[in-house]
Amino acid sequence: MKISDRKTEIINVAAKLFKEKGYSAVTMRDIAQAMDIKAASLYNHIKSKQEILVLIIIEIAEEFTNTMNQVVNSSETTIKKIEKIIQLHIDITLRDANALACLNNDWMHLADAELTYFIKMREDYEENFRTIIKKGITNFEIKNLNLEVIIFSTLSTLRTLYLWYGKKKSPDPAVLKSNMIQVLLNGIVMD
Amino acid sequence: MKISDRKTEIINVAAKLFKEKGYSAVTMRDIAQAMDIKAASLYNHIKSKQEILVLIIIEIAEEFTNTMNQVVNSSETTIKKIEKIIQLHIDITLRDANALACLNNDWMHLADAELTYFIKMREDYEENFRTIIKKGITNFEIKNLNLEVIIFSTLSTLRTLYLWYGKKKSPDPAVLKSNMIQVLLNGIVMD
DNA sequence: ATAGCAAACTAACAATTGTTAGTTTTATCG
DNA sequence: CGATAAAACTAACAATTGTTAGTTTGCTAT
Repeated sequence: MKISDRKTEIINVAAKLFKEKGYSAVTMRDIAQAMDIKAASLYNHIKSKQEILVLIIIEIAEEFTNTMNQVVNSSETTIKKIEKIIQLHIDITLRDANALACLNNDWMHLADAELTYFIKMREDYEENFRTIIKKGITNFEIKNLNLEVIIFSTLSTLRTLYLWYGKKKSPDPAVLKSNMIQVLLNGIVMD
Repeated sequence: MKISDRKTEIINVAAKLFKEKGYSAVTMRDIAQAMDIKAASLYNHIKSKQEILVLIIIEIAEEFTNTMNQVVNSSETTIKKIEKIIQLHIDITLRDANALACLNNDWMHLADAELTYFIKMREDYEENFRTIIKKGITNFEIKNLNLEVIIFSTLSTLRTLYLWYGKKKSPDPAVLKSNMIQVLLNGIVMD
């Protein structure tokens, strides 16, 4: 079941291009050119353009799903759970920003079973997050604000980290983490 | 210089489709079909597919730019300025979520002068926001955290409002506004 | 009624798309 | 060396793309 080096290379090159222009705007010839080969040669390694998309997105989606399941079933405080989730998003962003961009922007170009599977994972992820926050509100750990606003304000920030992190002025990962936690949990206004 | 009703209709239909699948994945035949006409008929009203994209994006981008310029040059407190910016994003999201989605996801498919123009507006927007926050930190209105983390955490949330607002569980606009302000400014953790 | 015009239509184009078939090159290993 | 397999190539395909040309329809005002 091991994926060959060349196949991995295709996936990485494709993810980079997909990040820049989106799945639909990138042609097989674009991917091939970026690897200095011809488009037809790609098919020695992959089954279809669609397969590339699946391989980029599904693995990462499963990683999010698995870690979230761990977190939601752990016995830590709500705050610690949220910190774990922040850590998760930062880790994946640092490791593979391109794939993450692809997951965020191109998931709707998945087809059939994989599309259904992805949507299910995403819904479960959000529902798990909702459960964590709800519990936190009951516990008086989290303010009793509108649940959806809390969920999506936080998730939006985490999900789009890839859009800006890595630019010149970005802090190093440790600073990023502690600052993200402070901003998302305690806000930006001086007490 | 008035835009005909039919042209406006094309722009709105196109924006909706672009939101769902992205600019590149939507064909002129898709847009035409959604209007119950043939693709060639679209060209009685618009010059090209590219023109549709420009008309969707640039107007809104200019609105963001103009309002931000007003805010940054006003003499209000930093907190009030941020509240104005939150209001701006909510207003535009409520009025035209489809166009906003398009601006966020498809701006890179603009070409030539419009692409340059858009990027300039976006950079200026972020720089203005940076100025506001910097001043707030100097004033001790805003915590002295990493500037980029503050800027992009806040902007990410505001920019992707369109992704979730409008679903079943969404609060009404007034609740949305006050909750967004609380979450973004003061965080979610109980004091 | 009819002239004028906006807006729809049909038909077609040249370019580009993902993909396949068949062939040649390159590398590996006995 | 010679055999085998991996991975590149050339050439082509059928479908789809944005767009144009030329024509017909349907409304409005004289």
